[in-house]
Amino acid sequence: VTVRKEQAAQTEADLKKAARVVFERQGYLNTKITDITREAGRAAGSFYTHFPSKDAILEALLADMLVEVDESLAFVGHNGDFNDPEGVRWHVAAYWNFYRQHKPVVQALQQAAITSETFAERLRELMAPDIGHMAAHLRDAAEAGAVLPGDPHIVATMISSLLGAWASEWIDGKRGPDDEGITALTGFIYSAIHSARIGSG
Amino acid sequence: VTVRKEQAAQTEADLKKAARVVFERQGYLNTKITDITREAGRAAGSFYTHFPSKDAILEALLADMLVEVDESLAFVGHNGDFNDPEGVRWHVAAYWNFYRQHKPVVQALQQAAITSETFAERLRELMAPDIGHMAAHLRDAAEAGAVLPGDPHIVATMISSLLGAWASEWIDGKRGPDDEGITALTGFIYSAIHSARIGSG
DNA sequence: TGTACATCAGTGAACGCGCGTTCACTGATGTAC
DNA sequence: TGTACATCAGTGAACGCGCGTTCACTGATGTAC
Repeated sequence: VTVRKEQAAQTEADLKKAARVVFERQGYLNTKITDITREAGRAAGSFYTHFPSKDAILEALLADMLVEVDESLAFVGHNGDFNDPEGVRWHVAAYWNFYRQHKPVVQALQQAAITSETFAERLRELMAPDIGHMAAHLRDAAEAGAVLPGDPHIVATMISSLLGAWASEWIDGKRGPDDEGITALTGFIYSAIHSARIGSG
Repeated sequence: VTVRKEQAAQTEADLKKAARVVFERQGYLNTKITDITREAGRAAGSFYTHFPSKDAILEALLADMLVEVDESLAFVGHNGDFNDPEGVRWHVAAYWNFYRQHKPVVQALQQAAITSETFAERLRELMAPDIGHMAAHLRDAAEAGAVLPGDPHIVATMISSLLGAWASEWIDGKRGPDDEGITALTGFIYSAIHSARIGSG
């Protein structure tokens, strides 16, 4: 009870891999199911043995991504001091690397969110924990003397908006090495959340 | 030589108006040409008397918008001092109001930019002057003593990204009165472009 | 181990839906004399 | 001003393309005995 299932699993993996390639190349909305099967070197009908629709394969890629993220235990023992530029940089870099690593899926999700309320909701769910996480760091920083330009949760939401917009702007616009993009963004954000010098670091 | 042309112009105006309504309600990508004609109370074929395609009507709306913007002479005698929070606020508010006023067209353009490189380019062209404008103010502010977190043009680009992302986040997410959104954003940006106190205003 | 049958992943041509686009037709407006 | 013909915006049914989806078929793998 195994060769057959292994082969099927392989085909499914090939289709997912092809989907990532094609989504990255043409974008999710511009991708036809036959583009995926062609890229995978399979017949069109083969797709439906594994996924009922284009949305479904995106859901599968999303699930894979979330498993990977969980497994990487990304936040273990990180520097959460937002009064330290290094603490800010760590978080910027973490998001940046996440975006780079999962670009086809993240972009596909962003595109799907435009035409589908279901995926819009998924996207919000995906972002919410990170916003909460940063808001907590911001509150800590404020208690340690930083003067925020507004409510921590709102500031965290603005930072999240900026991260998303700027990472895609920099990476897709091929503006230069990641390092520079991260440094620029870190400087901007660190400065933004230190409105006045009272007693930071 | 006139009643006929007047009526045709009226129909064209009705179709444009209907397009704005429908784009706002369903989004550009989810809109069918018959959705526009139905909203305008016209037959499907009527659309093609005035526009060769859905893209063409968006181009027309875009052209109308640019004319309006030019006519409003938006930047006459404005406060361009970015060392003054009021100067920053003026620019944030200007973008915010622009977005509010032209929301259906701006959003349609953003959506069209996803599936069409032509519109992606249009969108960049639309934003470029504002970025240049802000970069100039930033340079002035830096000369007057502000310490920017990076190169003025890059900082201006980040501000532009943030404006776009945050205005749609706030307005579409119905988070509260515009005033609060503008204030939060102004505080964030003002703080971001004043990394250290050396000799500002 | 060998044979006969069952199951199933995969194939790709064919089907059919949705929607953009066309076009013969209408009736009103414009033009010529 | 009146009549006969031309033009044109608008109509909506019909057409046809593109693409998602199905399905009869194949050949390989699995199962029963």
